[in-house]
Amino acid sequence: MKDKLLTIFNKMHNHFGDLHWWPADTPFEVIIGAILTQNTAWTNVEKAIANLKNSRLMDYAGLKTAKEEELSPLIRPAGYYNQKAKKIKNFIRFLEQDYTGDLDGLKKESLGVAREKLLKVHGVGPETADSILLYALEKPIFVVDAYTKRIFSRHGFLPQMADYHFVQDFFMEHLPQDVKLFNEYHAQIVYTGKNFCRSKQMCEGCPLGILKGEG
DNA sequence: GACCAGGCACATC
DNA sequence: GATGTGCATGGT
Repeated sequence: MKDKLLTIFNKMHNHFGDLHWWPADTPFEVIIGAILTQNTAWTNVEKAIANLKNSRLMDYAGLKTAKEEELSPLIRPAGYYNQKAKKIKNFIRFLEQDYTGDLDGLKKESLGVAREKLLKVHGVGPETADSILLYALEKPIFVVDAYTKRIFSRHGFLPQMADYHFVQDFFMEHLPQDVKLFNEYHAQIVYTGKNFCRSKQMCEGCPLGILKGEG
């Protein structure tokens, strides 16, 4: 299975090349982006991020000072803006209380401790936590998203209804625990998903081959 | 004008 | 423990 998963990775990688994820200037921006992209198209998130940057709020000090009501209109393009403004402030408060606002403090924790703490933040679930762990804190954990489940269940590697933890274990049991590999693997999955898996008609040209029948 | 997007929390059974 | 629902914008 390890060889199969690496073969699939190589097919995607040969098609898209290195993707240099996560698209952000700083680890802090990765975290804000991870919250903003919850169930939302990245093109909309980009607008929200640009607004935050233009208002000079894309850092700990800025977001600590900003009020929720100030944040909401700025992140409006990313949808769920009231919820996400709360979530961002929740994360900032957590960082303040547990690490005096220093992201390096969180980064120094073990993978297990950091993950537990992130999951306790209201508004941070498994995917957001793991995205932060992998892309902002450089911890070796495999990020599962809707594309991961869709692609690998359609190709027969996973049951269609597999839950988050099951899918994550599947990849982590069969792949070397390597930050760079996990980083690039998830990025390749998202690109493949975006470009070839939005509908069944889009399979044409997919590096993983064309699927027939229901998916 | 539906339908969907790089989820999550909460209510209800 | 499983299933349903609210949150909301912008692109296809």
